[in-house]
Amino acid sequence: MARINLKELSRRLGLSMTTVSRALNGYPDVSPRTRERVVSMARELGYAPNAAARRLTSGRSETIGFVPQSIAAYYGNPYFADLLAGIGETLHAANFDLVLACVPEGEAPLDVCRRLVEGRRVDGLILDRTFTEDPRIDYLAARGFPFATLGRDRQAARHAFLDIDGERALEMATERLIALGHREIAFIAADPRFNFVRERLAGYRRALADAGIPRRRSLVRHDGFGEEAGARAARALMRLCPRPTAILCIEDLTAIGAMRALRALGLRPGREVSVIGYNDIPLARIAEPPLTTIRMPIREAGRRLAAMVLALLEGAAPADLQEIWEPELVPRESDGPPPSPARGLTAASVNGPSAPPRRGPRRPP
Amino acid sequence: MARINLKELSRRLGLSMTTVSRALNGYPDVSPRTRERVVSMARELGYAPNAAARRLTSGRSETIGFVPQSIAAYYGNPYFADLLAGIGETLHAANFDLVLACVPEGEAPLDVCRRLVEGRRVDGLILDRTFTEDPRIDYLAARGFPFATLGRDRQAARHAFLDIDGERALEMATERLIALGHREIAFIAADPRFNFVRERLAGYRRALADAGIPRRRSLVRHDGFGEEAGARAARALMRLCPRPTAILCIEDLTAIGAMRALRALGLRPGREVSVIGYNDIPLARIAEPPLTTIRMPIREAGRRLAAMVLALLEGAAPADLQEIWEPELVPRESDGPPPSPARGLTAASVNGPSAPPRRGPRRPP
DNA sequence: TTGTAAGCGTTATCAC
DNA sequence: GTGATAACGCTTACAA
Repeated sequence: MARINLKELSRRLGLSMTTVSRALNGYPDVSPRTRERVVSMARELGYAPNAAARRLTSGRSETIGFVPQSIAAYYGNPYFADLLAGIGETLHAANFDLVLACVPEGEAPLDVCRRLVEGRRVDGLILDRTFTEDPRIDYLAARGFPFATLGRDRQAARHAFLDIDGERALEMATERLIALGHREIAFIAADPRFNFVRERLAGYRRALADAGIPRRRSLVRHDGFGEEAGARAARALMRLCPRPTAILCIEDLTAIGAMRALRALGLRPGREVSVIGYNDIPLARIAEPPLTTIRMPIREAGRRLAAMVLALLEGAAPADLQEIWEPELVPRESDGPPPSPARGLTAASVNGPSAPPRRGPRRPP
Repeated sequence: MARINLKELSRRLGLSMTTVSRALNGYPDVSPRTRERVVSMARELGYAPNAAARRLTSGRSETIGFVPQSIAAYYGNPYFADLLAGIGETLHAANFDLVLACVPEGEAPLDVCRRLVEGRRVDGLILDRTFTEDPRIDYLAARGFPFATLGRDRQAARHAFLDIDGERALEMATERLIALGHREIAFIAADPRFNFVRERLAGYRRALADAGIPRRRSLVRHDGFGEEAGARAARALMRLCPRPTAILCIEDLTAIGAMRALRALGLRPGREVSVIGYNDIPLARIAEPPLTTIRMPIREAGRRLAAMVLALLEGAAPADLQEIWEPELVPRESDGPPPSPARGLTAASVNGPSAPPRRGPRRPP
C-alpha cells in the first residue's frame, strides 16, 4: 500500500493542495460540499499528513518533552507510570506527542534539554525534581523556552509550575506529631539539592519553630530514598541521646525501612516510636503497621503539567500558570503518642479536629 | 540568540551547504582541514540541525515509539521506570528519540499505532503485553513495519521479540512446589488474552503433566493483578475441597494480597500454604514472610528491545532477533513442604540441587 | 471559494 | 573535494 501524500490526494480529487489542506485542517473558507468530499476521500485512501513536513512548514513540532532529573530516581516508585499517564493522556487529546528523554548516568540533564530544544524536537518541556541550582532551568528561562516544572524552585516566579505542597505536608505531619506530644522529632531526608527535599525540610522546621521546639541538628539526616537508607538512618537515630520518639521520612520506602529497623531493635512502630512516610505507595497501606503518610494526586498533576505547557504555547503567561496543591495526610497506625506523653493527648483527639481539610486541586479548564 | 541554520553557517564559512552538511555528517569526501573548520565554527555558533527538515529529507524520523498495551496496567508496578530507562538509554546512545504513546482509556492501542506509523512519526515500535489476538501486531506485520515485542505471541515467528520465559518460570516454580510434596497447586492468573498469562499457565500445566498430577480447573483463577484480587482469590481457593496447599500468583502484589488473606484465615504462608509470586518487586523481599518469586532482568530487556528495533532499521532480519531469556527463581520463605508432606522432602533439599542454573541473558552486540 | 507559488532547512544527485 | 540545484510534503500569503 503506497503511502499517499497531499499532492496525490488533491490530484485525485481534482482540487489544489491548498484547498485540500484547508479542508482537512478545518479552515472556515471551504465549501461544505468540498470539505465533505475531501474528508471522505482522505479517509478512504488512508491519507495521513507527513509529520516531518508539517513540522518543518509550521515550525511547530507538536511534541512535548519530559526530562526527568533521573529516571533512576524513580526506580521502585510505583507512581512514575501514573505521572506519565497523566501527561501523556492530556497531550494525546491535544494531538501532541510525548518524548521521554532518558538521561543516562554520567550525562547531564542539561545536555538532554539542549538537544531537544536546539534541534527543535519539542515545543515545550516538563521538568521534575528540580535542583536548587538547576542548569536546566537557567538555560530554558534564559531562552524563554516554554516549560513547566513539577515543584517550585528559587526561580519559580519566572516560569510555570505545579507544586504539591511539600512544605505544607511536612508542616502538617510535624504538627500532628507535636499535638500527639512528641518533642524529639527526627526527619530522614535526602540530598538537599533537590528542591522538594528543601521544601519539606522547611515545613518541618516551621512547625517546630511555631511550637517553640528548638531544632536539633542531629535529628535531621540525609540518607535518601529506599528501604536500606531508612533502616540505616533509623538505627543511627536510635543511638542518639535523648532518643527521638518520632521519625518523619522523605518517602514511604524510607519509612518502611525505618520501621523494619525499629522492630529489629525491639521497638514497635506506632508505639515506642512514631513513623510517618510520604507518597502513599500501595505498600504503605499493607505495611506492619499500616503507615501514616502523605498522599499526592500525581496522575492529576501530570495532566495539569501537560495542560500548562500547552497553555504556554497558546501564549499564556507563566505567572498565570503557577499552582500549589494541598497534599493529603492519610492517618494510619504507624504514629501515636510518645511512650511517656508530655501532654495527655490520644491519637483519636488528633485525628479528629486536626485532620486536614482537603482542598481539592484546581482542575485544568 | 537567533537560531542559526545550515545556510547561514555555510555563508559564514564561505562554503556551500553541501560541503558543510557532509563535513558535519562525517562523510568521507571532505578534506580534513575543511571538516575541522566546519566543525569548530558549528560548535562556536551553536549550530544544531533542524530535526524536522532532516527528517523530511532523509525520510527517517530517528524516533522509536513505545506503545504499552495500557499504562494503567503498570500502576503500582515499580519496574515500568526500569523498562523505560533501558529502552531510553539505548536509543539515546544511537541519537534516537523515544516517543511514549499513552493509550487513554476507551481508545484502542491500534489507533495509537496507526497514528504513529502513518504520520511517519516513528521509524519503529516497541510493544509489550501483547494479546493473543493483537490487532497491533496484525497491523504492523501486514505493513512490514519494524517492531519488536516484549513477549512472544502466536505470530512470533514473523517478528522480532524478546521473551523472559514465563512458561519456563512457572514450570520451575511448579516443579519446586511438586518437589516439596505439593499436589494441590493453585494458580491465581489473570486475563488469558494476555500472551504472558497464557504462557505462564502453559508452564504450570506442563509441570503438572510431567509429574502426572491431574489438572483441576477450579485451582486456576483469573482474578488478575493487585493485592485485592489476590486476597479475593485466596479466600475463594481456601473454600475448595480438597484445599490447595500451594498458590502460584501472576505477580507479587497478587501474592502479597493472597498472603494477607491467608493470615486473616489463620493460615501461615510458607507453613500451611505456600505462595510464590512473580516480578520480585522491592516489597517481595520485605513481605511477611519474604516472598519466593521470579526475577526478571527488566532494564536489560528494555535495552535489548531498543537494540533490536535499531537492528531492524539497519536491515537485520526479524528471524535473527528473537530471544528467550531464562528467568531466575528467588527462593525466600513463603513456600515450604505442605502440612502433611506426601514425601519426606524439606525446603533445603529443594533449594539446593534444583535451584535453577542462571543462564545469563545474551547481550546486545 | 479556490488556486498559484514561495518557502521551511535539510540531504542527495549530479556536475565540475 | 567542492558546489549548484532539485527534491522532501506540507502550510500559507497572495491572487484570482
